[in-house]
Amino acid sequence: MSPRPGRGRPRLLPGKIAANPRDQILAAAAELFVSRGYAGTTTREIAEGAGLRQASIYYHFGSKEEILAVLLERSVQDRVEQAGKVEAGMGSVTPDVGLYALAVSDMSALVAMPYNIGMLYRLPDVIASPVYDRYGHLRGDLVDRYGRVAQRAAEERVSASTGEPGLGELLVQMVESVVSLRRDDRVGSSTVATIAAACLRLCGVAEDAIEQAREAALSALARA
Amino acid sequence: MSPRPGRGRPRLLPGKIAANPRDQILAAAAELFVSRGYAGTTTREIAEGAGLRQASIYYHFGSKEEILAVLLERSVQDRVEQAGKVEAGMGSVTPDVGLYALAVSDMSALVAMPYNIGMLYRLPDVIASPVYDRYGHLRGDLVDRYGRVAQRAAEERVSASTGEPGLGELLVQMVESVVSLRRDDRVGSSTVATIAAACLRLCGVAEDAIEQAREAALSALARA
DNA sequence: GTCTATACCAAGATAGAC
DNA sequence: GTCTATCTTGGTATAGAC
Repeated sequence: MSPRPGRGRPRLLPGKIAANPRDQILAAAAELFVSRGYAGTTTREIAEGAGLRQASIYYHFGSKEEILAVLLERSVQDRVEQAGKVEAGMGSVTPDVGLYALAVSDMSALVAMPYNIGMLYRLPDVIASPVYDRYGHLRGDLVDRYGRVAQRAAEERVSASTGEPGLGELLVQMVESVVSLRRDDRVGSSTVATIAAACLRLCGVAEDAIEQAREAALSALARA
Repeated sequence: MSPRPGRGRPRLLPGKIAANPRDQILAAAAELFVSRGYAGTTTREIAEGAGLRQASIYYHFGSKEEILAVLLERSVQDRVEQAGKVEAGMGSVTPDVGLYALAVSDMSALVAMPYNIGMLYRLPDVIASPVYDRYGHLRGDLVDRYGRVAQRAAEERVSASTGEPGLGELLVQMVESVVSLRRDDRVGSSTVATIAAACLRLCGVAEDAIEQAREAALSALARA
């Protein structure tokens, strides 16, 4: 684990020695897990994607599960961090604007992740995996955060008529749908805007207010 | 394939000889595919769930993939059929009511499916499988149908500001989120109502109109 | 640090007895 | 119709050379 130049037997295919091999493995694994599932992906395929041999993976990771654990951890942390920053930078702002900003920044995090690994949270074999236990509660925190912001933004009649699942769940589902949509074509800022607006509509926010929230949130995010 | 009573060697575990073995296998497979993924499920586990031996599965199905194909086909067809019935029975009804009814009946189909197999459409290893090709377009038809109904129900400003993904995609995502929520706790009629109302809100329908659509749709569905 | 070679095991599927 | 037994393949992971 001491990557000094010139060390070790040369790779068979010296194609992509650019980035460090650990990240190459993670990137290849992410792409494959998302497109074929965790159990459906073999370490040989990961190795091929990373440009080295199957056994060489085990110099960088102890097991296939460990690769998954690192990917999971990275992706939740990105989202939680983003959400924290937004909440901190939105102290004096209306709830509408706060929710819009939260949704946009969360989706940005999701969309910015290489190979759509936000999708990992929808894979049953990932969720069933013991490594998921260590990171699943972080997603729960995110749901709570959405719930709190939405509670303040929502029209009274909406929050009254929304039982279980709570608004938080519903909104996270809505936001996470970007990962499914990303399958088809690239997700642009207009898609993000559409979904963010949909989040406010879910809370019963009026069209005019949505438009205002959009403007305010985007400029606030630009400053942050 | 000629199931006559008294034929064949007796099972080791005569626990569940009630239903026919083919359905037992399908049920066990559905449960496992959904909870552990397709690739993550072994034929031995399916056999155990169905109360027979691994090799015996191959008397009823040609391969593991064939089991998946049957499950996929069943689940889409259920949804499409339901949607067709609703559209037929809603000729003289407002778009709001039509959309509410479509969402409710579609979710009912999803929720009624044993072991939540509507979830299969979210599994990457299923989507990547060659058998998916034969049934994926049916889900596309469903998206189109939602799109058409929503177009008529939606407030003008909403349809104008909704680009890609279209309203159809968005609504199907919303509706299909019941399968994810079903993981946590049981999905009751109030959950379905909450999500159906959310669909109308997504289209910019006002609260009063949503309430009216709910009443009208439920009584119309009760008649059908 | 990456390779080749291989141990070891579990998977899907088949053959033939009962 | 279901069983036991087994074939074949392909998986993860390790050992040791380079």
